[in-house]
Amino acid sequence: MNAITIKDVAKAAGVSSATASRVLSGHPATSPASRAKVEAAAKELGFVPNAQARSLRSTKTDTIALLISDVRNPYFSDLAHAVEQQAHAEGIMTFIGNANEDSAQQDDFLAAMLSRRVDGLIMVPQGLGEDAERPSGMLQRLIASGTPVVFVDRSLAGVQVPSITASSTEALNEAIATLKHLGHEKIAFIGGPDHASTARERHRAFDAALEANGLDIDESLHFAGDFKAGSGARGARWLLDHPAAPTAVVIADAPMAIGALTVWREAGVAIGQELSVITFDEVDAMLMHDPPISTISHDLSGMGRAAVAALTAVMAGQSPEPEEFISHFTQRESLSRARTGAAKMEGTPTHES
Amino acid sequence: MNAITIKDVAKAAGVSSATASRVLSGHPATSPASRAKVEAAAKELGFVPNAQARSLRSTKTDTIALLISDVRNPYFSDLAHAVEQQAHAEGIMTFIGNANEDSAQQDDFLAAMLSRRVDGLIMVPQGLGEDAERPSGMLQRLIASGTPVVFVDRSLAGVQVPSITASSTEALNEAIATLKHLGHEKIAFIGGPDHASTARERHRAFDAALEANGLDIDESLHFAGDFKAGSGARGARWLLDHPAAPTAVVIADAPMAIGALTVWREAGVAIGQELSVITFDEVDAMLMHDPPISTISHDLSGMGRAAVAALTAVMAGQSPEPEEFISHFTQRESLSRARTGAAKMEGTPTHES
DNA sequence: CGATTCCATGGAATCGATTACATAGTTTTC
DNA sequence: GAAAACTATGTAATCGATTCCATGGAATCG
Repeated sequence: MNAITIKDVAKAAGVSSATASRVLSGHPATSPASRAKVEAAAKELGFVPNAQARSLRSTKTDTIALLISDVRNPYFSDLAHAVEQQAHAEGIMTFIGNANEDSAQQDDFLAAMLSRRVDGLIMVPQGLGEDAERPSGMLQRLIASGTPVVFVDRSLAGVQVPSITASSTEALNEAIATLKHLGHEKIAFIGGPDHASTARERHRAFDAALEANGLDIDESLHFAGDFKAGSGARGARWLLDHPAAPTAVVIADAPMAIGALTVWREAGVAIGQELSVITFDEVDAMLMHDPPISTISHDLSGMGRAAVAALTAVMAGQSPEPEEFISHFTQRESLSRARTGAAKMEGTPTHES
Repeated sequence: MNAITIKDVAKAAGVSSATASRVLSGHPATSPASRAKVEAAAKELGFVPNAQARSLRSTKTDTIALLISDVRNPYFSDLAHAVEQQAHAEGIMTFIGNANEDSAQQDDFLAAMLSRRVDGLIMVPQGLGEDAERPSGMLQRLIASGTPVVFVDRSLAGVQVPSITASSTEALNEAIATLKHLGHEKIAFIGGPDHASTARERHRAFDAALEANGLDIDESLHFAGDFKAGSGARGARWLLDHPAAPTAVVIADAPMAIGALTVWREAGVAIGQELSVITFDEVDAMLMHDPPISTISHDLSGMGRAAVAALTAVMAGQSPEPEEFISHFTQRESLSRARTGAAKMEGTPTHES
């Protein structure tokens, strides 16, 4: 058992525990002589301060929590990595928690963090089931407790918390313009769950982009997934059976895209020829795919760093402005000219033009 | 500020803080009457116990740490997910740390955990650079401090710590037998970094499988990667330029496979025809690939659960046996009969046969 | 029925650090 | 050269829970 306390160090160095503490925590009022003695003794004994005792008294834990909605989604693990690296560089530990897209688990984690008195929290907020914009009770208590909080990726309209989000409006406009230019008019959308603000934002931006490009908004071309692979697969089947036979599709995240592309491969759909595909999230697998998939990508490292910066600002008593990152569209060979007439076009007249 | 302490609760309930503490931590010696009063008061005031103070006195944190070597590798994020779920089910919080395949970062994390007095640690151990089997100083201190430790996925030969590992011997035997049966004789191996015991185990098992199937072991067909996508891409180019023109390849993890397959797609290599591919780690992207890739998969959920079980056993003072999971080979269309002679065979005489 | 055991409870010590306050010694200032 | 201002240090209080110990009252026992 490592029972070495600061008193042991103080005794070994021949000073009081107060002096030892001052030396070890870098307090200026220490003489070079005692500094040397204490440091030598601490090293000699292999002293490791007890973080509990330290933060009980000082009310600082040098720890922040990061709550994401799915560790296994590469989007979030990239984000987690960026946040963790940046926090690490500032000497802050990161507690990573996983809500599993489930608000009960989110609350468990928040309760644990509140109890551990973390210095701050970065989270991808999850609305409550029916009422997507209402924060959970635990989140309200956490905010009420004065714990600095920053939202990243998603936001909750009713909650006054700085947020770092991504805007896909511009990228989707470009994407839809490109598709239109290639002759696509019936563009399907495989979206995410309504409780995620990201999903709503992408859906909204998709509709806006159609409109901006003079295309009809047709809700029957929208499939509601849940950001996980299984729903992408279901969306892929739904699209194959769709009476309107869309010629292009935009998918709202990478796991769903992987699920969908798997189904289309099995069904023998020629991606890029029969069906043009664009997906959110530029993960490596999209570049591995033959043909490579066009993507709308986010600057996740940037967002992670910005979140940490915003959080440290809040911790310092400031109120940072919300920050919005602009997503980026990259065209790849998964897009091609829409099949004109012929083939799959049965009984669906082109809408006046 | 949430300044509600147990004293406030005690006062509101009209009892002493000792009684309040007993009620709230489920101590048996409490009367129904005071139990009711304290619980009502705690709820009323929204009391959240201070975990620091609690564990300072009780020397329990109900927290374990999980140290993995790369959060962004789906293999490890799956493992993390399994560990976290299992621990959560047992009322234990999990601190997830990321060593980034870097032993300095590993030590930082271990120091932080030692200071926070976590109840236990599950880790994917990282040898020191040159001396792959020697534990870092921090790890030695952590073990010396009496903190229960369990290794998962990898192990360190010199360290007496229960470990949960995966054996790929059987799966590789089956894989190589399958390849041989299809006429492949020159099988390349894109392996991992030597400091990872998993990488060494897979390499060893690969050689053993060649031998068991009567094939020559040719170290010139072994490429040393680092488990990340970039090295897979380099391995892919190395293979294309290889004078022996291997007809099949086994890749030691999924990120390298994705990197490699991307290069081969760009180079127009027909996977499954010109080149048969088997990879470790059954991630979704491998099933999305056309043709789907044959994999050697691990029961990550099982390993995660076993790791938590082993750790709780150690925490309870027992010494659980090391456990080895058997990996599983799944053949898919990425394998086909080796091209006999012809095509790419320029000036590379078949090695005596 | 007196003695013993059991229970619920409160007072106070405790965990291991930090830090307010007091003090003695040293340096600066007018 | 005396007052003022630092400086380095030690003593003791403190953070918020848990837990040891003592106590008074109720239940059990012989």
